[in-house]
Amino acid sequence: MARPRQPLISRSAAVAAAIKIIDAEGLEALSLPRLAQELGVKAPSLYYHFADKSAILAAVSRTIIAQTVVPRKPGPERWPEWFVQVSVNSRKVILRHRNAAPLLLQYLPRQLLTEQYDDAARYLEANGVPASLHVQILDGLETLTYGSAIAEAMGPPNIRKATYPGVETGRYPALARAQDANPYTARKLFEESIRNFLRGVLGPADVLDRYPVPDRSHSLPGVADHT
Amino acid sequence: MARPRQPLISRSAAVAAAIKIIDAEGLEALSLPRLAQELGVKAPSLYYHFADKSAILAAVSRTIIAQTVVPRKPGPERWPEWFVQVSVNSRKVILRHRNAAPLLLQYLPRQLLTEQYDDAARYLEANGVPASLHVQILDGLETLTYGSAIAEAMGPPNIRKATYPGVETGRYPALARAQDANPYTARKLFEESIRNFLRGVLGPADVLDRYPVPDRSHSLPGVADHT
DNA sequence: ATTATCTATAGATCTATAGATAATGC
DNA sequence: ATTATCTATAGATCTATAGATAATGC
Repeated sequence: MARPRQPLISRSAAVAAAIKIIDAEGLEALSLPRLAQELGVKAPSLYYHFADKSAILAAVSRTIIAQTVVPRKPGPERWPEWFVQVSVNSRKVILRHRNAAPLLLQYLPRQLLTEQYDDAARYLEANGVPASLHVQILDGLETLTYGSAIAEAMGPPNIRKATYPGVETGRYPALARAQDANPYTARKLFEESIRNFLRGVLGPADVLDRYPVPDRSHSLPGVADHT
Repeated sequence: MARPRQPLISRSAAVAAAIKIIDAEGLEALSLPRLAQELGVKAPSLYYHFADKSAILAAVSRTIIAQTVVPRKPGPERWPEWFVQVSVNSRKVILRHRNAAPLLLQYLPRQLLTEQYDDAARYLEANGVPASLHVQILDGLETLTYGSAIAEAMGPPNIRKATYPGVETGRYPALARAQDANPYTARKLFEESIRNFLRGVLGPADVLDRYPVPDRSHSLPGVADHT
């Protein structure tokens, strides 16, 4: 077989196959021979469609990030929830392809993000958030989102799982108590972290100076308990 | 030369040399031949001191993490600052060896962390923080710390740097305004994120429902402006 | 006898290029 | 003539093992 009637390879099919391999077998399994095998072709044929391997990896990153669902912006009352949702959706996409996490860090399409950030900054402006807080908010959300996803994607250091090996009640009693009292799943825990962070940026600045506060009984979000 | 008068290799010297190579030339540069070269020996000699390459990498991770300075705990008034300091110090250590970041994720000594978490949970208990918040706090701080360090260590996606390529005032005006109005350096920005997060967990739960708040004029931490 | 190095090398990759080849479309 | 594959292979790694060798310590 030399030239086939129908092209055997397309960029999009190659990227999809690459993602499939990464998801199922990990980043290290993605070699050109392996990818070619998945497509039913020989490795050198890939060079007809991509300049080199890193072009494939970059396309994989872009394709994954593009899967993020950006919800439409709600009315003025509930704008913080838009940021919560965007963060939750970003995390979901990363975890769906957790083996690709290191790739995203290296090949993240900066321009895509820049546009999103400009849009977000405008949204903050429209809702009366002082410009001096914008970078704090955008950077903090990015950090929490990627940090959470990557930490979870890449494994070990993880206190989330209620039952995780090593926390025998005997040796680490305080941590065991903390895990017993934790009301959240990993997903919900992340969502709460985002809200907590936003509360911290937007709320009163002196909370840390006057803790413990008598009137706070770990209320759930939305259940107002302010004095 | 067969057996030398003095051993040429020690585990600690090998680990130190590995870290030096990673810092200067990146993770990929660390091969056994390269490490041996740095030590003035031949590659196979390393197998006398380490079972395999991953044993070296694990030792590198442990050595880096062990550099974290854990400050002694302050009096009851300023306990949140202890968490801020531990986070800041952790981030500093990771950024000092930024090329090793992916390694830390993979080889992080889980047991070391577990002990630290138990200690931290006890400290939270002692300061009247409800157990139901402990995992939220510990997990959130870990995520912010590793997320911030890794995002910064691994490059591109970074809105911190006040001047970064791509934000021409023309194309992204809102983002440019946000960067102009940002009062913080990257380090300080991280520190504030930690404080903001703690404020959010510990403060009133209804902040997000009643924003914008008239009496908040972006006060700096410590400058109380609560009603 | 044990310790700590060395030489030599097996064996397994992997990326990328050169050049052949056959199908297609002008 | 162009397109889209193939075969063959250069060239560069890298990890790990086998077995030789000489210094040291009992």
